[in-house]
Amino acid sequence: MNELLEKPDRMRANDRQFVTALGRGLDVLRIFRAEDGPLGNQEIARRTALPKPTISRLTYTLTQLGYLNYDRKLGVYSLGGGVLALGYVALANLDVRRVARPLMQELADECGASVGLGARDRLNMLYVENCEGQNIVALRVAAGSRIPLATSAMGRAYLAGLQDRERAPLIDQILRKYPDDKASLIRAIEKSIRDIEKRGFCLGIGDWRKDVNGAGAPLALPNGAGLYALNCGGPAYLLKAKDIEEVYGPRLVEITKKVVTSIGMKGRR
Amino acid sequence: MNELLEKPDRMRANDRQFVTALGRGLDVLRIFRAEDGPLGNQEIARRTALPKPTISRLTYTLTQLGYLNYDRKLGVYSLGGGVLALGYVALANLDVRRVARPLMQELADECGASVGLGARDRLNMLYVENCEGQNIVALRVAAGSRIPLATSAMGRAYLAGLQDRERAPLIDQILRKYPDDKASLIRAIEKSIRDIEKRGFCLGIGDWRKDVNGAGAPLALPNGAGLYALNCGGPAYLLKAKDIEEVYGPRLVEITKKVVTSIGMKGRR
DNA sequence: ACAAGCCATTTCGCATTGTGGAATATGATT
DNA sequence: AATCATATTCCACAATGCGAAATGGCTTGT
Repeated sequence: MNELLEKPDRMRANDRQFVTALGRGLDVLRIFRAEDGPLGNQEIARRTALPKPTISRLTYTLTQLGYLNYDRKLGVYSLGGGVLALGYVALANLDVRRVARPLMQELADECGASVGLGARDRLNMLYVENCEGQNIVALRVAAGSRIPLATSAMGRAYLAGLQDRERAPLIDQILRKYPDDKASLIRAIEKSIRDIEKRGFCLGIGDWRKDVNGAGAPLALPNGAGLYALNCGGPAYLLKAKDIEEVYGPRLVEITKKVVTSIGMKGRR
Repeated sequence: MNELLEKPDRMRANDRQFVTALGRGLDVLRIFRAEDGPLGNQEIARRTALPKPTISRLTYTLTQLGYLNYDRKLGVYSLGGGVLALGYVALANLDVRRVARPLMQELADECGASVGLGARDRLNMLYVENCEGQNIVALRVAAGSRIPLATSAMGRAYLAGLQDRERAPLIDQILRKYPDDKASLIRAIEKSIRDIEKRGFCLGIGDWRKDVNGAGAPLALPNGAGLYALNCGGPAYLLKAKDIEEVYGPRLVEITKKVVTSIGMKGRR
């Protein structure tokens, strides 16, 4: 339960560029999870592993700015309107969704698979859209849910879509988090990078879960609007590796191309 | 265009409790609007009115933490996965929506009005849910859009739902923002407070827009889960003041009661 | 109702840390 | 290749956030 946040402050000690107070304040917002209700100062201090007075000041600031609601009676905080407002803006900026949605649904219907669009959040991919075909029984992933960056086709496609300079530190973090699987992780990631160079998509055959097969493709939006990734997956008995290589993968790539040109058009003035 | 952020730093100079760096960092996230694409460091500096080196450090920090995406080629930033993740959590915590939705829709259908649920963001009410009846032609407000706190029934209902101690500073801000309408604003707010003490709802007769009538009711969730507000409104020729007082207003109050008990139930362990 | 205990907040000196002007590095454009 | 515009680094400065301990406010138990 006591999930400490991922980066100890001392790792940043020599980074004169990093604004600690900002990072800590955002950590306070992050420790609010979907499943739990309002949190007290104490619980926040415990979860962030920060001293109580520091938490007091951060929660005070966040409350002033409307990112936290404070209930004086109970002494508990909940996420405030400011966070909602930011979230709505972030969603509105996701033009991708509107454009990609119909294409994704089409593929999902045709293949009876599940087609998702994700953005990265730390070492996870965050689903921002998901279309399901008819045949899908298992595999319920709703917008807002997460899958791991390193061991899913979508995540590795995202990694492959990055420039070396952005990818390297992420891989460092991954290896630090899963030191035991170092060799196999590196191998899988490098294979995905090669696959995507060659064919535009990578495979996930039982990587995320043993009984789930899928493909992933990076989706780099024009005009610096960010990097996303598509996936297409389903139960292993429905999606054979061969089908993925010959059908689903290439179809994913087609979708990325259509989306990119479609959004590129709109960017023109 | 050059919309400076609302609180000059010097107003906080004597507030030893306020964490400036955190506030500034969040201001950087806030200046991203739904309509504009990725922004460069320069544009961010201009909009926040902060010196460039400060912006560099803040954007660096936010990028490190995944709240901003950086496109090295174009030198522009866009809101990143971290903001999305926060937004999804904030939305998931909005159990209110799920509970209130059917009740709101029912009222909207019966009355041919528009029934909204909002949370406060600074000096605005932010729609988090909106149900429209059949007859509604005008009045398109989608989730994520805003209406002013001081001059809308929903906003004044929210104000009336606050404790004095939280309300006072908000009213200060409002009056500072609209110094010319000071007297009428105070009068309207005080009337709303009295109305809500007496009947549980307040009126908005052509306040927000001249041709729109409506009612508002505060919705204080149990267990410190925050304060929200409902409204019910429509074109003035459809919703007469008398109907609002006798039908729509009381119906809004019923909804708030049902929602509160329904959520209160679930809170029990 | 009263007292006791428990949290949360505040106080304070200290030193970490963010600040901003000027200079430099970067990189895009002609 | 040179120039321009932009972003980053440098540095001294001091503002400001830090944490141990004390105060204050609140609920809980009798």
